Amino acid sequence: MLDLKYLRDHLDEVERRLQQRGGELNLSGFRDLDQRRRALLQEAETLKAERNQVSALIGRTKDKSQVQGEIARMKEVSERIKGLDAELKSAEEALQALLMQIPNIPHEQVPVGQSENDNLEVRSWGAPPRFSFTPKAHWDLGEELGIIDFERAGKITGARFSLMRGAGARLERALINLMLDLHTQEHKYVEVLPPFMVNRDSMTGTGQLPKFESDLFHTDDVDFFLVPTAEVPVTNIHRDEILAAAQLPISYTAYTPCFRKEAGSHGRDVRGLIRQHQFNKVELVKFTRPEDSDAELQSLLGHAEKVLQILELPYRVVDLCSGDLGFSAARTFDIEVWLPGQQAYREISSCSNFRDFQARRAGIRFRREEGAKPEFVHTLNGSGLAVGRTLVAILENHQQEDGSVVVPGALRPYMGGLERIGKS
RNA sequence: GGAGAGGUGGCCGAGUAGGUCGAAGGCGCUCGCCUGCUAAGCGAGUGUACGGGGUAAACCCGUACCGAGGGUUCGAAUCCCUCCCUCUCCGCCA
Repeated sequence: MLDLKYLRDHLDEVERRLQQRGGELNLSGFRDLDQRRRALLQEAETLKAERNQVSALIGRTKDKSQVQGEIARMKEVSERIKGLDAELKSAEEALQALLMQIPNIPHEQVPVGQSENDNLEVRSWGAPPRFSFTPKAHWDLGEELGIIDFERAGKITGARFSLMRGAGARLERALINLMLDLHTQEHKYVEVLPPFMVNRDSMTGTGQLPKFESDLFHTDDVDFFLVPTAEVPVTNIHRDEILAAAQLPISYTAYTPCFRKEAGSHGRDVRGLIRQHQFNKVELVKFTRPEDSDAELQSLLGHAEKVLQILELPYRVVDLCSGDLGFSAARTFDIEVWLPGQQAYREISSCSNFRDFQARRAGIRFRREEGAKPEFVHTLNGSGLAVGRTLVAILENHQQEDGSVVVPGALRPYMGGLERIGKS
């Protein structure tokens, strides 16, 4: 959510910068709505001030017969207040609804562009492996090795689910542990294990609601949502809190499964583990002072990259252009891992600085010092990493001609010393 | 799922025959004083949001907030309704 006062004073500038995102943008109603709200508010508050004064007078008067006229008059005033409050409420709701639909303003350094084709490659690491044979896609490798079973997952649940078995299941678990250990031990994040279902306020706080409800799984009998990313429960840890400056930056890492409807992606990535309704992810979340968030985004990005380096997986880092930015993000770097089966780089992590956009929605503030006015923190997060896609990358990049897969050295301690996954 | 108790300011905790309560008192914290040091003591201060004014920083005025949302009333932390959460006991269960 944008700052109401900032929007009021810089409407043209905001409009211009939001247009860089592309898509439809309609701020035309803002000016009127805002003025209407303030006019109603002033009128109602003036009447309330009067009512408070007169009511106090009535309270002090022993003989109520002396103030019958005042009581009658206040009865009318109260009626008018009631009407004004109702109008005010609807104006505020309309204004709020409008504000909630406005995406974040892109960071000054974001490259201007229309689509993912305009994203900027920042750097790459490692070289795509050269095979003396035709590399297989992970769905073939996985099924031949007996470690991924899509067919039975379809029977148990449906499309876009998977069943991991044996070394596959172990590999998934090993990756989660390796990532959590790295981030907690080397990068000093605090591990948290949050609820996998959240309420409406939490979803609104991080920006999934109200605009993107159709992407979320929702429970029937109670108003809960399955988390689409750990970003939601973890960022909401400090919702409606005022933190002390000395606490910042706060760095959390969390493993959660993620649940997404993937509505509108029919026909894309229909095979394999790339796009599932349920997948595992280790997330990195930071709360920082405003002036530190740019640097913290770089360090967070580095922490996510480190996982791929340890696993010997080639990747590149991409600076998302204005047109490809997510709703809440001011700036995003994607990490794309090389997938030999697709002969393409595919997103495996998305690291974003939300600045105060989520903090304002979620009421996450801090005080620079005792007695200072509360300010909004900046929030950041990134995948460190998407576990399923990491598993895909390992299978495809480390596959051998005989169909086996070499386990990267760093992962072997987590695999009970297993060096190679072969047919069992 | 059944029965009961309760949700007040950073914390503890008063406050129900509705009125002068943003809310006693204590703790904590900040500033000042005092005392070789420390502790104790003394004095003052100590919420947030929105709106208006302003040398737009300070500050001043107003409104709202005593779990959330409605209602009754000239007036509600106090009365009524709905919901949420916490605790205790029973049941059930990993």
